[in-house]
Amino acid sequence: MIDPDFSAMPGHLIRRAHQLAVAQFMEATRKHDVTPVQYALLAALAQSPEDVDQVTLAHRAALDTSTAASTLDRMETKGWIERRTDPNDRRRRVLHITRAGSGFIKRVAKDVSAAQAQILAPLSVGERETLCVLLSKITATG
Amino acid sequence: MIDPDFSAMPGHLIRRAHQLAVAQFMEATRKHDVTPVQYALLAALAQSPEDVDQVTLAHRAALDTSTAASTLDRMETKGWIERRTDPNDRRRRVLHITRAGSGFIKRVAKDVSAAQAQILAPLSVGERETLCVLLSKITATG
DNA sequence: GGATATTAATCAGTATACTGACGATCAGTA
DNA sequence: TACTGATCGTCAGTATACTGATTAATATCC
Repeated sequence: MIDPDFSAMPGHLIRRAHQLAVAQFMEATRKHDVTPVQYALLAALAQSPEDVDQVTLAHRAALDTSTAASTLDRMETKGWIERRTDPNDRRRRVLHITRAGSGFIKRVAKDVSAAQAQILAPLSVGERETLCVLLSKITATG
Repeated sequence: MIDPDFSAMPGHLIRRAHQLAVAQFMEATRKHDVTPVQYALLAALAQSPEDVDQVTLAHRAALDTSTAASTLDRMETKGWIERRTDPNDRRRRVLHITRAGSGFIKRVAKDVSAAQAQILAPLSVGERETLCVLLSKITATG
């Protein structure tokens, strides 16, 4: 096979890594009907002590507000979160995690961890740390 | 900000790296109206000496056939490729790069290279090599 | 040569992921 | 208080990216 030197193109390698990471997440959480982005938003919300609006939560999960809004729609349908208009600022929609959402995140946490470990499985322990450090460096600006 | 330990979740880091890589590609090739996947397919096709069908090309560019088909639709509309039914196997649609497609790929190559370099810009030369090696390792199985 | 299996492509459905435009709301000011 | 600017959310549009079902054509086995 003639390879157009994809191995030297970090953009292509990152895209493939992303595909694989998503596939492994979906496989590990197959019985839970959740996606990586839904989990990221739910985890970010669970860790937010005060009232959070969509813009803030989207930023914490590294998403634009449009994508966050449509994903939060689905999460609201599943009963994991509630959205209430802030009476002090009627532009804001304050997000709350429900009891069902809290229970769900506890149930999937182990499978999510397993998926993360599986992504790094081909690497040595030192390499795993190195990869995370390098990825943190290139994403630090964005 | 309370961070749900995203820094230790390779899946999340990879997703962010992918977002950033796509954004930098789009910025670097802004005047050309092309996406990373379209470029990957066009580059893979340009390097294919013989007749290639969609399944083979999709595999080389690390895509499923559905995604490849819809992307190739757009590329055909732009005049970069042509699709002809293989008379020897009428299931196959043989792909050809057009003169316009060849010219286009020459014009964007420099900007694509610049985008790839920009992704790795925060890293030292050694780290760049290391990152590509580690990403290659974790994507080797998929 | 006929049933079976395989393969190439498409289609429907779902979920990101972005830009740019828009309406509603709020904050600050002249 | 009318004006200005900023902010929150939504919507339309475009482009991945996948699964699973389906159709058409080919290959294989008995």
